[in-house]
Amino acid sequence: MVHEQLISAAVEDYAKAIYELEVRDGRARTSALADRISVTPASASQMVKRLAELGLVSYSRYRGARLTEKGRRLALEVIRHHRLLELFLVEEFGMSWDQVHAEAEALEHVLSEQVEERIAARLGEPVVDPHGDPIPTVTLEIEECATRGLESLEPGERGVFTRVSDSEPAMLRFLAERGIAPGDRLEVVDKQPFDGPVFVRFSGAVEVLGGGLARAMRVRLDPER
Amino acid sequence: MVHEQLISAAVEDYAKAIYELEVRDGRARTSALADRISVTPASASQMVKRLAELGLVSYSRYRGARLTEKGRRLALEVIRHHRLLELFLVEEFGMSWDQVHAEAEALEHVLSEQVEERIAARLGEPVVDPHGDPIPTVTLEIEECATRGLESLEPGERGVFTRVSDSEPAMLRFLAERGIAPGDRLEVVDKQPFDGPVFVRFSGAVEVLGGGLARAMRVRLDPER
DNA sequence: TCCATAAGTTAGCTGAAACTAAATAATGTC
DNA sequence: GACATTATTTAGTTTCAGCTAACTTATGGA
Ligand SMILES: [Mn+2]
Ligand SMILES: [Mn+2]
Ligand SMILES: [Mn+2]
Ligand SMILES: [Mn+2]
Repeated sequence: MVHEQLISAAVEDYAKAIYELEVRDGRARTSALADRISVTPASASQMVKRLAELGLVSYSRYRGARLTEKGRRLALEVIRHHRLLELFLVEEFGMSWDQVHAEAEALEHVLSEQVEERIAARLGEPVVDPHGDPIPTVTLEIEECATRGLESLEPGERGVFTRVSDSEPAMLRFLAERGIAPGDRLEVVDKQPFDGPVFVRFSGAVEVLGGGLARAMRVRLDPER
Repeated sequence: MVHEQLISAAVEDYAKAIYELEVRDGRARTSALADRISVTPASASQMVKRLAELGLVSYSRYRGARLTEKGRRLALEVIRHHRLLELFLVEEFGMSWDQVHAEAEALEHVLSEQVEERIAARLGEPVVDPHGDPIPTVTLEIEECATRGLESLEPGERGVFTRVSDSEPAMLRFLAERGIAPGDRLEVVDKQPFDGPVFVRFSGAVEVLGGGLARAMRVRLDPER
């Protein structure tokens, strides 16, 4: 009857998802969470209660959850694992950036601190993953720099394509085929209404990007002059 | 209602353990299995029944289990993962041979065929792991060559130290400290009764090895002349 | 052959984490 | 401010994989 206090893979995935929703929306609401984890809202609701019992989140019924400091540390630990693994698979094994997310999703829960350390050392303590997402440091510092969804830019606005959702292989393949990658400078030249395509210039060539794709791409705007 | 036929990590561990017991004893009896997996005999008994439902073992009550062809393939798949991972961690990350078993025990269930392939390629399709255990090929061939426990050799017998149980870090550290490794030639020079120590010559030096250690070490005997 | 002991099985229970269906709270519109 | 709609929670089940306690079978001496 040892009340094992084991943190399961499921709990880790919830912590990670809550972290990401909190960055985006300031809190994690039940259905957004359910959506992200691919589970019914009922299940997510139950699990949030469990995370609260474990001291990982605070929440009040009907108004979403927020990570505690302990929960935040857990989330960042898992995110560090995930992003290091993605980068490792790309750099060392030459896997493509649309495959590595799924691999990392499973390996992240099973990576020891020992092996994490070796991977980080081998990669030279990297700070961003293949999708442009920042990798938390060993001490779990992270800077989430402010970005805007590409779909929200107006014609004339410029910036750097910084990161892209790692969970849609098809989108990633589409971008790779056109040679578009995080770090690229861009300028929006035109945009059609009703979630229509965006016309974007990347070092010369203008690309037409559909609404869904544009929403998955984050841009760091050039500072106003 | 797709009858998902998901093979869990627990089921994989049972298949692997049954395989190893079958090699040693010809079949896997409930308590040996329970012992190896560190569960109660009641639990092992239940799980053997489940494996049977999954078509992985055949068994008759009270007389142990044997893998079906399907079960054997599953076991060898997991063993391939395990041993490739151990070797990878030793070769690429410089981890010591007493640490890698625990790491591999968890990673083995989560390694995709893709990544398995890359690891095997990187290591040059290796055939033995750091403990001298054979690695099944991609097509799951394995040759389990006949060995004897070092404790069973009589003074005067010679052979090659071939493999050692990977699950006892302390023993592995002990051997490493003395520079004893799989592949070493040896000759038993003396042996004390009652599970007592064995005196073994390795390239010059004679080592005194306790009964427990000797039992964990497997030797391929020189052919009789 | 009988029986004590060891080995194995069954029954019943637990906790995780999912589900469906039903109930309840929050919200936005008129 | 009432109420329809949407979001969230609760209640009740399910499956997996473990446990203990009680029971059953196998086995090896005497
Ligand atoms: Mn995951
Ligand atoms: Mn990523
Ligand atoms: Mn395992
Ligand atoms: Mn091994």
